[in-house]
Amino acid sequence: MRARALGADFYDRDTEHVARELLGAVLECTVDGVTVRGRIVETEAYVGEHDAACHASVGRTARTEGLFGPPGSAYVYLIYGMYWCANAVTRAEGLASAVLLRAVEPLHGVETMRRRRLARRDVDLTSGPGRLCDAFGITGPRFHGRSFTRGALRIVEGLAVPDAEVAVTPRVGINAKNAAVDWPLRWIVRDSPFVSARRDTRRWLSATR
DNA sequence: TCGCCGATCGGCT
DNA sequence: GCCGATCGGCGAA
Repeated sequence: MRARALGADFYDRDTEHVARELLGAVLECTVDGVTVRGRIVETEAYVGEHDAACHASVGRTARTEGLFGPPGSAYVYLIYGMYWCANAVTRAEGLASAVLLRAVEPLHGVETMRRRRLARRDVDLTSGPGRLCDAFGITGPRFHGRSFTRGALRIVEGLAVPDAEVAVTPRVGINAKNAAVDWPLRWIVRDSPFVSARRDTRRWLSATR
């Protein structure tokens, strides 16, 4: 039987809470009749137009329109001309905020992920926003603007991750001159080998112990 | 294991 | 024109 997807009310809350509670939930994507699943182990919050790292900080444009959409919808964009990144839109329609899905632990369909990715090691299949979209078959044309609450791209309930296993860090890839560079808006399952940017993460965690 | 660099393109100035 | 919520390959250590 099909597991229950998180509903729109789950996403219609503060973005930080959604990002924290998405850890442990299960991302599920079906393309051409093939379903892959993974446990979410890393997320980042992009908290609105006042957040200089959030695309919506430039205002409401054709590109950022999706960020203003209903809670639970998918904001999928192309980065560096070649990688897709998938976000779950949070808060009420009209408020531009979202959670970037940065890494998952593969649970089902690993063979499919290997075929799509051509990665040497399994830890490189889904440890990064571009990698997980590649492994899951998530692209803008397929999924941008659709909903994570139903259909071929869903996030379903999983086992909650206790606070002791969670760490919070600044977001990855934010330029040093960005005012929001140090905001602690990245949530990770501390000991998961599938978290991205492992080197920088280890450095940051040991420096703040 | 670390650090550097090029790929590639749409959105915005 | 410029640059990015990235990634993989390369050479050096």
